[in-house]
Amino acid sequence: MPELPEVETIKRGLEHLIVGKTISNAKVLWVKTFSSSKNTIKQQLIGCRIQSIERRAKLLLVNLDNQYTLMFHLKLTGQVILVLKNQQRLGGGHPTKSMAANLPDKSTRVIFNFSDGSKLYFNDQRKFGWIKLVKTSEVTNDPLVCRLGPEPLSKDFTIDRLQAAIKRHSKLAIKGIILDQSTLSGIGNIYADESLHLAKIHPGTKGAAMKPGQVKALYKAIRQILQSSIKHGGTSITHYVNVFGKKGDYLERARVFRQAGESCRVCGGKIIKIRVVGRGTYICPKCQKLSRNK
DNA sequence: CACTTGACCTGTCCGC
DNA sequence: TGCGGACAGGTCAAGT
Repeated sequence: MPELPEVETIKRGLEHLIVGKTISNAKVLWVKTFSSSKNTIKQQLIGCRIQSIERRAKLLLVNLDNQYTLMFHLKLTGQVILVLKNQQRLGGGHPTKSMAANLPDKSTRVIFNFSDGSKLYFNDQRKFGWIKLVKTSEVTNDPLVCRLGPEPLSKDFTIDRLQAAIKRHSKLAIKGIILDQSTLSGIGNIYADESLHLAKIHPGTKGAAMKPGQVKALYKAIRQILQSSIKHGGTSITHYVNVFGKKGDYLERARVFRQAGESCRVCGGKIIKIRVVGRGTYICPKCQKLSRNK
C-alpha cells in the first residue's frame, strides 16, 4: 500500500527517467481507472511533453507542457512501472521478471506510450487507484487536495499543529488522528503503526490522554520513520514496486508492522495484532501501554 | 454533528 | 479439493 515514502520513491525514479519524454498514445484498459474521454485524451494528452513530476501526500503529479497535470492515486495496490525500449537491460543490472517481460498483465489498467518507444504501465490489482487529467492550475483546488493537511516533512508541520489536531479530536484514538489526511498528509496504516511504536505510544490512546511529552515524541517519530523509509526506497508488501518494478526494503526493518509473533527490537516482548479505529494494528504491548488518564 | 459502516475491488488465506 | 467467508486498507458517501 503506497504511502508517502513509496510515492516519493516513485517520484524520484520517474523524475530523471521520463521528464522530457513525449506521450504518443494512451490505452485505457479499465475505464474507471482513467475516465477521461478518448477525445480529451487525444486533445490534452497525446503529443504532450512531460515537464516535471511532483508528489503531494500520496498523490503523484505529472506535469505536462500544455498546462495540464496527470494526477495518480495508487490507493492500495497501484503500481507505476516504466519499461524502456530495450527493457531487458534497464538499469544496467540483472533483469527481474517484473521488469518487463510480462507486461501488460491482467492487472494493467492504463498504458502510456512515449514517442521513444518506452512505456509506462499503471497496474492496479484491486482497481481502487485512479488517474485524472486536470489543469495544472486546478490541482490545488481539487477537492481531495484541498482537504490535505501539511506535508509531514515540511516546515508547515509543527508540534503545535499536531497538538491542535489532537485537541480537536480529543475523543478519537491517536492512530485515527494521524491517519486523518487533514491533520498531516501521507501517513497510512504502516507508518502510523511504525511511528507510534517508535514513540512508545499505544495507538488506542485517546487524544485527551496524550501528554505533551508524547506529542513531541510522536512528532519526532513520524518524521524519523518517514525519512528512514524514503532512504530505503519504501516498503514492500506484495504490491509496492518502484518504477523499475523492484521492491523496496523498508519492511525488512519494520519495527512492528506485519511482525505479529516476532520479538520487539526494543524490549524483546512479543508483537501482537489488535484492532484500532477499525484497522489492523501492530504493537508491542510492553513498549506501548495504554494510558487512560490525563 | 460526530462517528461508524459500506462501497469500491481482487487475491489470499483459513476453516470446514 | 472446493467453497464460503473474512481480511487486506485509502477515500468518499451514506447511514446512525
